[in-house]
Amino acid sequence: MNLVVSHYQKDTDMKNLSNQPCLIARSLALVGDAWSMLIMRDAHAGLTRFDEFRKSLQIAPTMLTARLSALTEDGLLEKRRYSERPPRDEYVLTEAGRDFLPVLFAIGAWGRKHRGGGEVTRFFDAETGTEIDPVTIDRETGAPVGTRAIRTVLPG
Amino acid sequence: MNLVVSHYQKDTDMKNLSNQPCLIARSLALVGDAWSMLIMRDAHAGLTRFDEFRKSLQIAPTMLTARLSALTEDGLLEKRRYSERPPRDEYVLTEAGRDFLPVLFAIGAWGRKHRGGGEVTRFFDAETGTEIDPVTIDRETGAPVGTRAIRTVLPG
DNA sequence: GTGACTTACTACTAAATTCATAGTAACTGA
DNA sequence: TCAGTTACTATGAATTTAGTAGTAAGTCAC
Repeated sequence: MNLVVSHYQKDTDMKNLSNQPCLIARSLALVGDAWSMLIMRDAHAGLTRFDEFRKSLQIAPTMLTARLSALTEDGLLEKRRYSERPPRDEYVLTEAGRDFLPVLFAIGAWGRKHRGGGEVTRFFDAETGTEIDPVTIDRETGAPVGTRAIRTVLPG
Repeated sequence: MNLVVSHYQKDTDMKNLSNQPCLIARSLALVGDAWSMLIMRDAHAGLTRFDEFRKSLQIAPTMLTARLSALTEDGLLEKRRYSERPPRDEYVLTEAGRDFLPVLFAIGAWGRKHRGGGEVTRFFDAETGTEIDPVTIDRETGAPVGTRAIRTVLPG
């Protein structure tokens, strides 16, 4: 499908999702694979270094290099030098990367409902101590997505 | 990564995300690739038939067969016979599949903010006519995800 | 200052997946 | 009977992914 990996390839790929009118497709062009999503998850969990990601995900280093480069290129992560000698870089979330958290929580919420059970990682509000129960609503009406009829308008 | 495609493979894959404590990883085991997500998007848009998906996505039929089977196997779609002769099946969303809509909207919302511009498909509330602006909040506190500190609790 | 260790990779090959095209099965409708 | 429709399967090439090993540029312990 050629969604990720090489920037060069992406720019020249005719079938690229990045130019589609559907914003879901455009987004998936950047993060439409499990590794990228899991890297984003781990980045939100506070991991920043190559080896942290590699150990957490048990991902082949070639894959990790490719994904980190792509996510950096696409503006979800930023490569930052944290040591001049030896030269060492870390990958930190950009604003766009931080804004990705709701997606991860929406996915997690679906998983809790439909793939829950057994031992699961849970998230709590640090202030109130209550478990976080993510719902995606329409800011305007306040209605949870999926509870009301939607009209789709194509461009052009 | 062996996330999808063959059920057999998934069950025997040691590295399978399905058994992880992280619900995000578990979910991604089922829908952690762009094709699956786009099929879900199209299913929500009302597509049900093999050829509708194939034409909409320009996906190779082998891929489509594999993805539809996996999504059906995993309970997001249901295969339903709509004609006895000739034998014809269609794929309709299950409850789990319908519950996936918030994920798609969360992804779309991210895309609108960070990959918007140009001609984009838009969604409106059919009743109020206002454009849908999805926000993922914590049901308990009402706070948008990402605006408050979170405590992660690992199992065990 | 030598040897063990760390970190962030790259090289390389094998395995698996994906893509694209063509073809098939079971019909319908003219 | 013959083109057309729908839902696929077969096949082989191209691409991607995985896994292991190795490298570069240091630090630290003694």
